[in-house]
Amino acid sequence: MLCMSKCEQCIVRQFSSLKALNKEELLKMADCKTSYTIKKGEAIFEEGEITNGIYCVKDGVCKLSKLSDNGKDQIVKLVKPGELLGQRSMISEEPANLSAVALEDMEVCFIPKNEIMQFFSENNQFSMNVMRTICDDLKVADDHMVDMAQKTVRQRLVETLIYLEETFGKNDDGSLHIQLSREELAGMIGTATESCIRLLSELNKSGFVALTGKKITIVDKNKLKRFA
Amino acid sequence: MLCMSKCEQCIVRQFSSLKALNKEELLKMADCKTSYTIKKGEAIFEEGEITNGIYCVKDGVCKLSKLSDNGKDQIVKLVKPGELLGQRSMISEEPANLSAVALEDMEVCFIPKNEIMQFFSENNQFSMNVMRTICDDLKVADDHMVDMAQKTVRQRLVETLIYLEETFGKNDDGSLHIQLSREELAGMIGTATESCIRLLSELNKSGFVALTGKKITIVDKNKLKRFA
DNA sequence: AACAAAATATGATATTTGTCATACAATTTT
DNA sequence: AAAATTGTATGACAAATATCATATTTTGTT
Repeated sequence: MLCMSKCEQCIVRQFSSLKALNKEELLKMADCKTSYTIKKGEAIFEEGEITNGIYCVKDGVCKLSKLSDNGKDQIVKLVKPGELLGQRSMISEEPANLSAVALEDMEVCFIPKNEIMQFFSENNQFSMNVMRTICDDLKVADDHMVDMAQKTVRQRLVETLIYLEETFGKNDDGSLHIQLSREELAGMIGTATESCIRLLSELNKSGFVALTGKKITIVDKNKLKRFA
Repeated sequence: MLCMSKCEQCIVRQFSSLKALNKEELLKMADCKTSYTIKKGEAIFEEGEITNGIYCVKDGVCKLSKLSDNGKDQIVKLVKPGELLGQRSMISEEPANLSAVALEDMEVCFIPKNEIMQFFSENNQFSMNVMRTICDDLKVADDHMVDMAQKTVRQRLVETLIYLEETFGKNDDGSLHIQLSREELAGMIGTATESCIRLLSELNKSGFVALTGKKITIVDKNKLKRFA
C-alpha cells in the first residue's frame, strides 16, 4: 500500500540516524520511499532474503529473530517506532541474518539502498549517526551474549520482564503493554516454552508478578529485581 | 615503548579498514601513533576505561572479555593481527565495554581519536570500511548469542575447537596453535571450567581429540563436527 | 632439586533445565 | 453453539550442567 506523506515530520526522523538529513535530502527520500502496512504476524523480511534497502518503523513493534539448528526461534531484538531496520545487511551487502516479523500491526517505509548510499557519501553526519547506532547495537548484542552464557533462565526472565515494562510501557491496568506469547517470551529468554511458563507461574505464586490470561503484570519491580 | 616504523607496509593495513587510507594519511598516522609491546597476560585496556583512540594489532592475539555478575569472565571475541581494537567505544564515545587482555606477547599501535575522526570526515571509503567491520562484528555477535541460548555446552565446545583450529592454525604436531587455559576455553564457551575439562576429556576418550598436557589436537574434524 | 602455587582431572552430588505427556483454557472456525 | 485448533499450565521424569571436594599433574620459584 502506497502513501505519499512527507518525511519531514515523521516520527522516525526524530529518533533515528535520519535526523542528520537536511530538507533537500528529506524531499528526495519522500520521493523514492514506499510505505507499507504490515499486519500482526506478517514478516517484513525473512532470514536469507536480500533486502536492498532499509525500513523505517513508523508504528508498531516487530521482533528480529533467527531460527536455530534445534528448530527454535531465538528473538535477538525488538524494534520499536523510530528505529531503522535492515541497515546491517545493507551495509554488509549480505542477505538478512534475521527475520523481522510484526508483533503488532505496523506502518513502515522502505528506502532503497542506492538512496541511502548517496546520503552516506554526501552527508558525513548521517554516516556517523548510522555508525553510532550500529555500535550501540553491537554493545547490546555483546552484553546480551554474556547474559545468555552466564545468567540463569530465571534471571533472564526477570530482566526481560523489566525490560519489556520499561521499554514498551504499561496498560491502564498495569499490565505489560506489549503482547508476547509465552513461546515468544521463551524465545527472547532462550529457553523452552514450558520452562518459561513454569517460571512465570512460580513468580506468580510468589506474588512478584500477576497473570491474568495472556496479561502479565509486574507487581513489585524492585522485589522482582532482588529476587532474580 | 616507542618505535618509529612507517605504517605503509604494516600488516594491519592489509587486513583492516585502514587499507582505504592514502599515502598522505598514512604518513600523518605514522607520525602520531604510539607503538606498544604487551606481554602475555597484560591488559591493553580494561572494561570501563576511557580509551580515546583505537589500537591496531600488529602481532599476537588478545581476548575481549566481560566480567559477569556471577564473577566469571566471558570471552566475547578473540582479536588477531591485522584487526583493530576499541573502535566501538571510540565511536559510541563511551568507556570500553570489554577488557582486552593479551593471550600471547603482542605488538600494537595506538592511534588517537582525533586523528581517526579526521579520517572519518575526509575519507568516505575509510568510514564505509569501518562501518562494514562493525556490521560484521554485529552479525557474529548476534549469531553467537543465538548459539549461547540454543546450543548445548558440548556443541559450543566442539564448534569453538574447530573455530580455533581454522582461525589460528595448527602446530607442527597438529595441535591447536593458540594456547588457551581450560578456564579461558570455558570462558569462550560460557560454561564452568570443570564442565569444560570434563567434556574435553570425554572427547579425548572417544578419540575425537587428543590431549597432551595443555595441548589439544583435533584428531578428526569431520567426525568431531558430526558428533556434536 | 625441592617446594609452592597454579592448572588440570575426576568423583559425588545438587540444581537447573529440557522433554514428553496430558490437562485445561481461550480462541477461531464451521 | 459445537467442534477444532491453538495457547497455556502442570506433573513426571530425564538429561545437562554446576558445584564442591579432592586428587593429580604441571609450572614457576627459591
